[in-house]
Amino acid sequence: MLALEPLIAPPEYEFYEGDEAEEMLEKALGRFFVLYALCRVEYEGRAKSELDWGLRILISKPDGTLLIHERDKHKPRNWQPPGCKLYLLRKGRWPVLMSVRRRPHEVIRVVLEKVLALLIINQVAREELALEKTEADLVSKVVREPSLIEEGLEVIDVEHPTPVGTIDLLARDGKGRLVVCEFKRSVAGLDAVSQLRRYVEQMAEAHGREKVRGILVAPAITSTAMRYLAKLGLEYKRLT
Amino acid sequence: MLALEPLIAPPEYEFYEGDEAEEMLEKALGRFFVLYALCRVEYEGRAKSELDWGLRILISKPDGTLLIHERDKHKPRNWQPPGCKLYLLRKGRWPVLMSVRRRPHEVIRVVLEKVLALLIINQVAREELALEKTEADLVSKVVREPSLIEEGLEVIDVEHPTPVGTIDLLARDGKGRLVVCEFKRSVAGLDAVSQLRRYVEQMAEAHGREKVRGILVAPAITSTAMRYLAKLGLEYKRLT
DNA sequence: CGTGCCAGGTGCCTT
DNA sequence: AAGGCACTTGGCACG
Repeated sequence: MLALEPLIAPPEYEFYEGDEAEEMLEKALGRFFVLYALCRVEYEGRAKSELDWGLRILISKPDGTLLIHERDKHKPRNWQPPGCKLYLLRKGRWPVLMSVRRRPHEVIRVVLEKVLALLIINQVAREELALEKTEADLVSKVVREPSLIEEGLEVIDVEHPTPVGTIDLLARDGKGRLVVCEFKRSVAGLDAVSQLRRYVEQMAEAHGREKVRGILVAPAITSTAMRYLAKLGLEYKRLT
Repeated sequence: MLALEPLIAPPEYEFYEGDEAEEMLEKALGRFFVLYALCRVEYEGRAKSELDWGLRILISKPDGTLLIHERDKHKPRNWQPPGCKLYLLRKGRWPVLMSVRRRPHEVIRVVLEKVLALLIINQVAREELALEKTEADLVSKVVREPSLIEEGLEVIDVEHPTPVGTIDLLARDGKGRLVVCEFKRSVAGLDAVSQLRRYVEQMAEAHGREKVRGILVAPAITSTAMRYLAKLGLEYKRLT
């Protein structure tokens, strides 16, 4: 058997099973590890699924995250979020990795027939990611330069709370009317219009509908959303 | 150097860089592989981010998926969806993995200083996942047994298209009124109420508001959503 | 391909 | 903990 750190992995015609596999996995528990194994997966919680025997990649992080990847796609076929607890147990001659989530109660069981590779990792980066081009970026751009929306606009508040949600940006126009702005960083759809409408009607209750305008600010808008927007007397302002 | 298949991985105090690393990676291109490396990551596309030098886990799938994981969390820190193309190039003495997406145009560059482990995988499962307990399950339950919502209810249509979206289930009640049902598999929030309202008002245009009811069907509802729902004259039916 | 919308969404932040 | 909401949301189905 090869050295345990940082890696345990036999060539492809070799594999570990039963006791030997369990012994390897014991050393991996609580660490960051990548496992390549022939396994069966059962998930039960908010939903429920079952994967038959197959070769899969399993990633376990010390924070409780568990990811089970198959051949295709971005999303893991099954997973468990951070905060879960990982246990190693036995079902007959097979080692079983069981990940448990408390609330909501969810369990994943990975029954391991053959372990083909186990990579135990000692150190992994953890970094703050400063993402650019977000919706918040778009809002602050307008806060600094309200005329991007329209001349004479004056910002009153951002992240303005109401009983039906939070208004991205609240302003007053040249004629003294309240202006509710909802921002989208990408194509705005029906949901965005509905959101804007909720806020506008909320503000209209105190100030009167004629004293409140609603503007959807986005780089683009779907045609159905545009139609719905117009029908509700709301406005669209293109901004990238 | 160890055998290339299915695994290339030095013990932790060993690593590969420059030409040697490039040579290894060349063999991995187009295959399913897991890479543990000291790297820098640049992403630019719909958004933009930059990760400084750090030890990370990188997964590349033959379908073009690229995942870059750090120590914590379920979601990859950076990624590229299926359909992207992966290239291996050189930047000074460093090998660079570049993943390119066409539409929208997005690029990830992974500059590799040290390769600590490379696991090349020959075969991975690909399975149809039949997920249970979905929203569709809830709808078909009601289709089979409409009295779960209310006695005397008659189903007219499911997935009923309108200009403002698709109604989950359309029915008629004992008094001949139209009933628009919007289903949620989990806690219903403000967005769900807005959705239901869109559909109800759409149907009301043809039949008159007094001839149309709207019912939000979900296992639970937030208090703010409940308040908003009541205000709009819509109904809530708890169903698990 | 655009558009709507569900998802075991996840993650972040505020009450 | 509950709730609102953005997200490089991803993924799918349908016009």
